[in-house]
Amino acid sequence: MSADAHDRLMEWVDRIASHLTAVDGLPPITGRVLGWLMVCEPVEQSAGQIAEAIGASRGSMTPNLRQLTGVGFVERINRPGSRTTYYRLVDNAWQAVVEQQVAALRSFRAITAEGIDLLDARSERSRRVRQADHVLQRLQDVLSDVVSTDEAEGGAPAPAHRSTPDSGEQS
Amino acid sequence: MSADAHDRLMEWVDRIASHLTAVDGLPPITGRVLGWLMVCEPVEQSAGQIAEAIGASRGSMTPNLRQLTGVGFVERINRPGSRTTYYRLVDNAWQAVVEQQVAALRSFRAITAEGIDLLDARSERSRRVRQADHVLQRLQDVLSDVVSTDEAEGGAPAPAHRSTPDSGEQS
DNA sequence: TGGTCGTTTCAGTCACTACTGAAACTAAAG
DNA sequence: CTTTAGTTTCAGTAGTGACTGAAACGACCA
Repeated sequence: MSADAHDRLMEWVDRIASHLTAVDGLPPITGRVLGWLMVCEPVEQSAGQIAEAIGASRGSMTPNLRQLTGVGFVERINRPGSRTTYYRLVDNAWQAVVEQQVAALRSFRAITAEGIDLLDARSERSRRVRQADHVLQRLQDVLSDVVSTDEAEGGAPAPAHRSTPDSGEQS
Repeated sequence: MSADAHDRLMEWVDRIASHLTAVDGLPPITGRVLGWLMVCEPVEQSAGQIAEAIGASRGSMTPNLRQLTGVGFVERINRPGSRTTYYRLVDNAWQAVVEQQVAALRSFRAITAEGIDLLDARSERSRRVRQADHVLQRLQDVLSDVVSTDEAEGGAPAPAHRSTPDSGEQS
């Protein structure tokens, strides 16, 4: 790979990390690890390799990789006869995120349900809570649906499918 | 209202705030303001009233209410002939959140699209990025759908609907 | 059983963000 | 024009969380 291509790739990793930091409140390094694991070669990488690739200390790998494996984004691979443990993106990584969203929605709705029970059903403030609960329920339903249909189709998009997001495509 | 009922309500507000803090990374007071505006009586509340209700300083109301109005969750009401400005939950508050999610998804997909262009289409790492893009696209689609169908039906749920989430679960 | 490679733990540092409380500001009312 | 109710600004503070670097640990190899 040319040095130029490598630079562009690392720039991309940084862009993904920035997005995750801004939108999901992920720590910077966690985002970089994630971005790197999406495009690294080979797929399996040791903690040391990752640290060097993204320019972070080795010590910071432990908590970050722990969190990423904790949420089901990354998996550990321990080859017998080797002392290094490798990490790789799990096959349907992003689906795991959706599953977590569904779980969060469920626990949220548990709270709204309590609120509805707490208030007089024909009061106006009950309506406010019900309106929230309604949207949350819709979200829970459609996200559950995304998870199940996605794992039904194996999660793999068409092999040679050209990228065509509905919004304009760029350089 | 009995003091007991009031206590239960404030406890509920705190529970909602805790959830939003834990899951969405919202600051504690922002969550409490939000929870309070969901169940307060009357709907319109001045900054001072809110501060007193949730036990926060008046100074902290400004940044919090500014952010909540910024994301379309809360609206200001300025009655002429009165120096107090009132705040209230907008009518389809939670829908605005979904719209923001859709926007975030769109910008995320812009990045994954760049990544796909950056990599050899038949490489394995390209597949990883495409897999991510695929899930993000699904999410974007279904969430857009939630927004449009919800505003089509006016956003108001059935008036006397009993709360029964599919499973009771909490943190 | 040492030797070495790799990861983990841990204490310290740094930056950042949220919140408070007082003072400044604005606008209605007398 | 002064008074007064209310909000906003601002500086200061406390608390939190992330990252680093060094030391401890554990496991494979000779």
